[in-house]
Amino acid sequence: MEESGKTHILIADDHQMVIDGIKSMLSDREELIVVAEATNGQMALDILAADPDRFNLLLTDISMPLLSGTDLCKKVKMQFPHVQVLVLSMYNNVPAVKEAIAAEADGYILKNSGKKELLHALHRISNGGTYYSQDILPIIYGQYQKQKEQDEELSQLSLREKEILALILKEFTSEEIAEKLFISKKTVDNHRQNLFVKCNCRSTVGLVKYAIKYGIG
Amino acid sequence: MEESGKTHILIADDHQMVIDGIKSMLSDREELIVVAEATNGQMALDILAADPDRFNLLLTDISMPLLSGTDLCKKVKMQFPHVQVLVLSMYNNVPAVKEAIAAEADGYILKNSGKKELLHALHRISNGGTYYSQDILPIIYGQYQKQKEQDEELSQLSLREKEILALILKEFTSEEIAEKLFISKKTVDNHRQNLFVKCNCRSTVGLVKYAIKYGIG
DNA sequence: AGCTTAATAGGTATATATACCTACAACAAC
DNA sequence: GTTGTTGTAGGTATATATACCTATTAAGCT
Repeated sequence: MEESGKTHILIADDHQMVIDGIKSMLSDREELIVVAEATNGQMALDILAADPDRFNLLLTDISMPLLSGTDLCKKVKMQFPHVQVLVLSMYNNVPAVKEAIAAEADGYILKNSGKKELLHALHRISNGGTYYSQDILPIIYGQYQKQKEQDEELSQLSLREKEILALILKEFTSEEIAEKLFISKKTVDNHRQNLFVKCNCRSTVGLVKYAIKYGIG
Repeated sequence: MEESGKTHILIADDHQMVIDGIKSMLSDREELIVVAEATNGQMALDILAADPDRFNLLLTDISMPLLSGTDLCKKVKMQFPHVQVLVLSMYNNVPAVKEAIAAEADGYILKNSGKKELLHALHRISNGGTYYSQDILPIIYGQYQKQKEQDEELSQLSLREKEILALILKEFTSEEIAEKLFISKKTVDNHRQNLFVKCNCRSTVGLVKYAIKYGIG
């Protein structure tokens, strides 16, 4: 960054075509220089570690082999805080966006954004700002709700109930579960009964479906 | 196609960035002319239908709103057989590739291919050839095996057994299932017993997990 | 202090599932 | 024609789950 006006970029994306596409798009922008590229997160980190001062912006995909984009982002922000990070994601799901935010990314845009938005994001971020695609906001909300509903569904179960449900899923009988937990079989049966009500079903079959649907097992 | 040597391309991809990237990559190739672009399958079809002779090659993504790439390919091959189709996919799963082949696509490459492979594929296809990315072959095989194993797993069950398993999954008791199928409860119980052996489990819990795992339900 | 919930446990039934057993008719395969 | 599978059905037990009920203890909340 000897020259203040120029942004030196490292691109990380496991799709070579995306890398080539971005390079082509930036080829006519003198202030945006693609210095290096990597096809996985670990490679990007190695390139950065070798000479951190060569870069001041990391443009990274999320889903990459060896080291994900968010994990890469975390490491970069910890080890090389002078490097700004723009996450470029194919997916508009909540966990991804939340993780990116948690990883202190400076921006997040979707791959269905055009060249214009990419340039806009790059300029804003290289000037120390942030840029989060407007597209993801409603999507975040929608997905967030969905995830939240799942969590809420599970959170209505007590710890013990979840524990017992997990053991039911492993094909243990009430008696076996009782032995494992050092409690009475009657207690296990009572928990089963309560689970029926909470899971809105009438037999163990329903419990198993519930457990699988909401991610126990 | 008044000029024999030139390829007139229609790009269809719901990710504007991919479109822009491809256009940039092809911008220095005089023989490869991007005539139009579409961000969904229906739009691509409309553009083609408006003036089919403007194009001789369709470069399309698979997953697109309104009309998928494979469905688009089928329609194009039926209505405008002079248009060659190159499918450009983000995903390397079997169903996608199989569908593309069934849709008579002339080529299939992954987005993690580079500029070089894209140009190679475009040239081969525009000369009347085909191009299937080498990358997908082992992937197809691997996924195909997986799918095959699932099918084989399920095919060990007789029709009646699958039928009963499906009803068990709906939380019906043996008695209720017997009523529905106009058979004896004992018969249903016998089927259950046989299912335990075939599904390698010891209770209905195992049957439910098996059914969900192998796609009944 | 009073209220709620979770977790515990027991009683008493009934319902349902599971484990073996035999048996037979239809059908396909060798 | 014999063999094997599927689908059917019954007998006889036992094991397990399910449906109600009450009740105590500990913990947390207002």
